[in-house]
Parts: sequence; structure tokens; C-alpha cells
Amino acid sequence: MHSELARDRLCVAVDLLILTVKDGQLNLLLSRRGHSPFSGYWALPGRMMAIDESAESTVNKLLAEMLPVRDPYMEQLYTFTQTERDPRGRVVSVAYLVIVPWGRLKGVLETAANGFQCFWATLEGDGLRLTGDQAAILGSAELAFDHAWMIRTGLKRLRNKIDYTDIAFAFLEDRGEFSLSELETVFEAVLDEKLDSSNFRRFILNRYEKTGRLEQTQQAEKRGRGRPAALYRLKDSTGR
Amino acid sequence: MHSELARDRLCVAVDLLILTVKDGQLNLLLSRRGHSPFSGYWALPGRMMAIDESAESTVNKLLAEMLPVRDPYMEQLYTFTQTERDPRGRVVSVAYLVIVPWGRLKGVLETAANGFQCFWATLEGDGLRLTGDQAAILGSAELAFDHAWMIRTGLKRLRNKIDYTDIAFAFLEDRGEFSLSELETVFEAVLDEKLDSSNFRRFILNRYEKTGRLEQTQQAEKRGRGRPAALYRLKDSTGR
DNA sequence: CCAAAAGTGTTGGTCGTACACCCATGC
DNA sequence: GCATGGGTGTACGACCAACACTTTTGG
Repeated sequence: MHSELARDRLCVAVDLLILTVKDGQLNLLLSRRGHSPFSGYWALPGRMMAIDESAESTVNKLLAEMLPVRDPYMEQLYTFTQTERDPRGRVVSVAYLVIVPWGRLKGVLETAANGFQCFWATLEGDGLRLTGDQAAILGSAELAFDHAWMIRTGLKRLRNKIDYTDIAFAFLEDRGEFSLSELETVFEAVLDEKLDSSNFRRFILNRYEKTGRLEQTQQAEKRGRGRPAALYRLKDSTGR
Repeated sequence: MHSELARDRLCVAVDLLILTVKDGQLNLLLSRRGHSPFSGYWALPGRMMAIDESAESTVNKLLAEMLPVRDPYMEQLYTFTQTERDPRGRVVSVAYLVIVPWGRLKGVLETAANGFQCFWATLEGDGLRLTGDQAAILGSAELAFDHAWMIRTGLKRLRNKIDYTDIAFAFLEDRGEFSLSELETVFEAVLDEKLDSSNFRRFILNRYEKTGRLEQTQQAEKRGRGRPAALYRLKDSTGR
């Protein structure tokens, strides 16, 4: 992409934490770097910001090149400004959190879209697990730049915000129907702990149904085994 | 300061929301701009980031020029990247929240330290009130750049964080003793609402005393009229 | 000068809500 | 086996009341 950076100039980049929940686990999109610096390391997808762009438009441009999703949830995470964070020169990076529903991505996951060699890594404790022919467990040492720090920062933010914002709904099919169990799965994947279904149900219904933002669409659609779940839909879901 | 900006270059600046609690009210430090653009408007103190500085060191440099405080609490707030935010050229601004204890600043408030014409503005609802010979009430229209937006963003963040972090203690004299009423005053100033003293006391004592982070130093020091208050001290106060 | 009033700090109670943990029932 | 609902106990905030200790006021 950008082969050389002028050393006397300051650049601004955006880096993306693209997250989804897949098979009950939180996944993060990583790309393998094919050139210096950090060749062979894993990195968050990123891109330099052009002088006539805002960070948001840069993020949108990058997303459009990578993923077949329209308008995913995104929020600015943090800006990283350590002087030595990029050996090529002075690069300030604005990190963004992006959440995409897994349902929209099936099949597209391991394709190297437009030259990006991207793979989903499963978050496991402090590390990241890659499966398939790239199978490996990645620690901070395998990640380029300060991206391990970005990931930690993003996870903290996500785990913190999930229980006082609508951010969890961004993992579900937009505008689609969902059961409370599916929503619970998202919470459990993000928080990395099992929740009490009974309390979870009360929590959600108290929080949303009384304000009219959550409406039940149909009774009992059967998916898989067990008692069919009631389906709900959220109105005005923006993730807040 | 910086007379001209090259139009083909991207610059990064830091802007500061310096907050304190004074006489039971939340106050913000503003400077009056004496040159174009936005001459005569009010603005947050700010400074361009040099190529060999991190944002944090830029903030520290600016603070050192303005205020006689050592190591105040600070946290990165948000990065503003709209392309048209500065008519001089392309400037991305990283805003920081800075909290200083009023006790350390008495007398220094209205001095134009090192050429900065700075004044404390009291936050009142959506606006800012200046007193003294600069007396005025400032709305968004009197603020330069996108600083009104920055202030709204900072207030939201502060009000949100005050009840799940230690940020309130940053308004008190560091390492000093304080009464629970003084702490309650900080909460009330930040949240802009009266709290129930009984519940507030229980909230604080439960939260801190049981973990051993809050210790009572002396019984009953008399300050003003009314029953003398017990004094406390927080160990490891960092604001988290 | 002394007693009452007013102001501030401190402690306690009740009530309703919300969650943790556990158990029961429906499909 | 999974979805749903109900109970009990605990923690906390809203709201209220009382008491402790001080300064101020007024006779």
C-alpha cells in the first residue's frame, strides 16, 4: 500500500477492531502482514487517513473494501500517539471498534478480499486462536505495532458498555428477529462467562419491553431442539 | 502562537478541558482568542503536537505553561477529525480531560499566565457563565471551532464515570484529608443535582472502606459552623 | 451571659427495585 | 434439552426521620 513514509511528516492512520460473535465465541478480524515492518506478524486492518477525509470516512472506505456489510455499528475507541509506535515514521493511530453480525458474513470470512489476507481469530482469555491452515495461538508478541494494546483496550470498552448500552444488538442480524437465547449468547461471548438465563430474561425485558423498544413478533419459532423460542425485534436499534 | 499552517499538511493538536469544583460548582478553564480565526471567541486551551511528542507529553507541556499543579489527573477524551473543523487547514484534535483540585489554584485563576488569557467559567445547564469583568453567558455560538461539542462530550464522560471510578477524588486536594460532605459536594457539582446524604455516605463507605482504601484519620475537625466532620483519606488515589 | 434557634454532620429505618442462586414447568 | 416462569434472599437507592455537635441570634 504505502511503501514509504516521509520521516519529517506526521501521519494519521485508522485501525479497526472488527468483531463478531460466531458459534458462541467472540471473534476478531486479523490480517497477516506480508511486508516490512512486522512482516509475518498479525495486525488489525488499517489505512492511512487522507488529508481530505475524516476518520469516519476513512473507516468507511476501508470497510467497503473488506466486508460485504452496509453501515455496521462503529465507534471511536482511542487514539494512540506514542512516538515510537511505527518504525517507519511518525504515525498517530485512531482506533475504531466495528461490530458486524455474523449472519451477514458466512462464507466471506477467509477470503482474501481485495488483497487483504484476513482471518477470524477467536478470543480466548488473553490470547487469540486461529484455526484452519493458519492454526496458531497468538499472544502479544505475535501482533504488530501496538495492536495488542489496542485489542485489550477495545475488549475492556466492549465488556464495559455491553450492559448499559444497546451495543449487544449490533452483533445480531440488523432489523431481524432474534430470541432471547441468541441475545444471551452474545452477552456470554462478549463477557466470557455463563449468565443466569432467568435473570438475563428479566434484565432484558425490564430494560426494553417496558419502554416499548422491544416487541415480540411471533410465538415460538422452532430452531434446533428444545422448546421453540419466542422471537423479538428491537425498534430504533442503533447501538446507542 | 502558530501563525500559519501549511494547507497541504495534516496537523495534530491537543485541546484541554480543565475542570475544577469551586464553591460547589463545576468550572471550566477558557481562554479568549485574540487573533484569527475566531478572534474574540472563547476556546479551550490547546497546542499543536510536535512531531517528536506524544499527545500526553504535549498536554503536559501545555499544562506546565499554564497552571501551578503537578501531575493532575488526565485522560484522553475523544479525537475530533471533521475536515472543516479548523479554517486554517487540516487539523485533527485530540481532546483531553484534566481535573485539578481547586485548593491548589486559589489566586492563580484569573492571571494571564504566560500570555494565556484564561478565565474560569461556571457550568450552568447547557451554558457557561463568566463572572468578573468578563461577565457573560456563553452558548455554543460564542465558542471557537468545535469546542462546544468537545465540552458536551467531556461533560457526558465525566458524569458517566463519576459513579463507577475514583475520578471524583481528583477534584480534592491530592493526598489530603477530606470530609464526606466535601466529597458529596464534588458529586453534586459534577452531576448538577442534590444527592441524599444518607445514601451517599453508605455508597462511599461500602465502596471504599470495606476494601480498606478509605481510612478515617481523625474525629471531628471543625470547619465553619455545624457539627465537625470526620476526616478521611484515600490510599492509592489515582482516579483509576 | 445564657438559652433558644439554625445550620451542618451522622445514624437509623422503611419501601421498592433489581439481581444472585435455585427450582419448577412447558414444549 | 432448551425455553420460560416463579421464589427467596441480599444489596442498594429513594425517601424520611432523628440525633449530635457547632455557631449564631436574641433576650
